[in-house]
Amino acid sequence: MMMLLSRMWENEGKGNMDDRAPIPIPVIRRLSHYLQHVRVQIELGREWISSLELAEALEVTSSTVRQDLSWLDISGTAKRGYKTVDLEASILQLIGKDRASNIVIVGAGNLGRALSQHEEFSRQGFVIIGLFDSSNRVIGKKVGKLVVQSVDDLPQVVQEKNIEIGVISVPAKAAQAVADQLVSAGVQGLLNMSCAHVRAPNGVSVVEARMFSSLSLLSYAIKARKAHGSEKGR
Amino acid sequence: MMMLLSRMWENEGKGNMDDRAPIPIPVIRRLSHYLQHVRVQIELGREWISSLELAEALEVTSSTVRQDLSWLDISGTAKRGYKTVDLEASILQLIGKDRASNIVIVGAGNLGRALSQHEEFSRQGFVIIGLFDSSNRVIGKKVGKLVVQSVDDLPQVVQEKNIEIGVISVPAKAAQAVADQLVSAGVQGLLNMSCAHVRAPNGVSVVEARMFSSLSLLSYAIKARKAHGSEKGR
DNA sequence: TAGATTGTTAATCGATTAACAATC
DNA sequence: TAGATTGTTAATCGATTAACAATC
Repeated sequence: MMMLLSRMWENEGKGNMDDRAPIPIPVIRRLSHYLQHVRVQIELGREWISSLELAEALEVTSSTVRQDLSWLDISGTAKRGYKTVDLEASILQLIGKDRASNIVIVGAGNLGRALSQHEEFSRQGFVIIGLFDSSNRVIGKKVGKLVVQSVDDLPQVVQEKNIEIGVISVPAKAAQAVADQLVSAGVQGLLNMSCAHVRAPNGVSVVEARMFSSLSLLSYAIKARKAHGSEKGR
Repeated sequence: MMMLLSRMWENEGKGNMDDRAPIPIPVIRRLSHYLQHVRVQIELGREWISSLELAEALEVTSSTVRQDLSWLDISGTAKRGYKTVDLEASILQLIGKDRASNIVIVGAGNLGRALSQHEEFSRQGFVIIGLFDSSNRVIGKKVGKLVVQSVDDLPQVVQEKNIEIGVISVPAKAAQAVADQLVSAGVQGLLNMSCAHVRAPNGVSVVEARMFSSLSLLSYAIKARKAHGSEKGR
C-alpha cells in the first residue's frame, strides 16, 4: 500500500548496528490494534494471550499475528501464548509511544474543534498542544481548554513546544497550503484529514486519513452487492 | 489489505452476465481520489487529463493509474488522455455515487456532532439523515439542523429513510454493541470511527477509519527516522 | 511526420497464508 | 505423556511496476 522506506537493509558483512529492515506499514497498523486489544485484556486481568485470540479479535489469521509479533523482541511460550504486559510494553516501545507525542491541529472548523476535544488522543498518548486557524472569526475563541491561535504563530509554537505531528483539518482547497506551513514550522509528520492529497518533502511523513474514500468503499460494496447478490462485503 | 470478496469470477463457459471480477479495494480507493482531482480540474475548465497528471497529483505511477482506469468503461485518447467529464461520470457510476447515499451517525459526542455538521459529506454525495445517542443527557438536543434521537429509534428510521450506512462514533467499549444495533436495524455498511475492531455478519460491509493507527504510523516513522537518519517517511 | 500517451501483457515485488518442527 | 502453541521457512497470492506495440 505504501512503503516506509529506509534504505538500509543490506547489512553487508558488518551485521551490527540496529539497522533492521524497515517494518512494513500493514504490520505497524496491526501492531497498534493488537495493542488496543491487549490493553483491554490487561484491564480484565488476563496474563497471557495467544496468537489465535488476537487473530480472532482482529479477524486476521494467527499466522499473520505470529509473523507480526516476530518483529518485536519478545517471545511467546508454547501452550500459553504471550505475556500481556510484555506484549504491551514491547509494542509501545517499538511504535515510539513509550513517550507522549505532541501534536497541533490546524483548522478550527467543526472537525478540528471536535478532534481537539476528543479524549481518545490523550488515552492514546498524544497531547494536543494547540489549535490553529487562519480566520479572525475564530482566532482567540476558546475551545475546551485551548484558545484558537493564528497559523502565523505555528513556527514559534512548534519550536517551543516540541511538536512532532500536525493534523490537517481544513477544507481540501486549503490542505496543501496548511501542509506547507506545518512543514516549514518544523513538524515531522502530518495527518491529513482532508479529501485532498497532500505532499511533503522527504523527511516528513504523511498519512492520509481518507475518511471519504472509506465511505466510497462502502458505497461500492453496497452497490456491488445489490447488483449481484454476492456473499460478503468488507 | 482487505478483500472485497464476491465469489463469482470463474466465468466458466457462459461468459455472459455482468459478473466481472471484483475490483480490488486499493483500486476503489484510488478511483475516489482521482475523482476528487478530476472535479477540481473540471472546475478549472480542463477538458482532458492524462494518466501522468493524475499520477503526479496522487503520487502514484502512471502505470498504476492506467491499470486502475482500465476497470472503467471509458477509454482514453492517445496524446490527450481522458475526457475529464467522462472520467468523473464513469467513476461516480462505478462507485455508486451517482445517487446520494443516506447515512446515520451513532454517538453524539464531540466527534459525532462534528461529523454531523461536516459539509464535506453532502459535497461527497452522502446525506446525514440522523444523529443518535443512548444517553438521555443528549437525546433531544439540537445539533445543527438535526435533533439527537434515541438509538431505540434506529430500526424505524433506518427502514423508513432507507439508510444504507451507519457511522460509529462512540468510545471503543461501546463500538461493537452499536455495530450490532445498526446491523439489526438494517444498514448495509458500517464506517467505524472508534479504535475497536468491529465485526459484522456477511452481507454487511465494515470499513475501519483507523485514525489512531494512522497516528501510530506517524509516531513510528518519526521514531525510526530519529533512530537512524533514513531518507524518506511516508 | 514525430512524439506523446494509451491499453495491456509480463515481470517484479511484497504481503499473507500454509505447514510443520520445536517446545512447553 | 499428549496436545497446544510458538517461531520460522516456503508457497501462494495479489498488487504494483515495467515495457512496449498501437494509436492519435
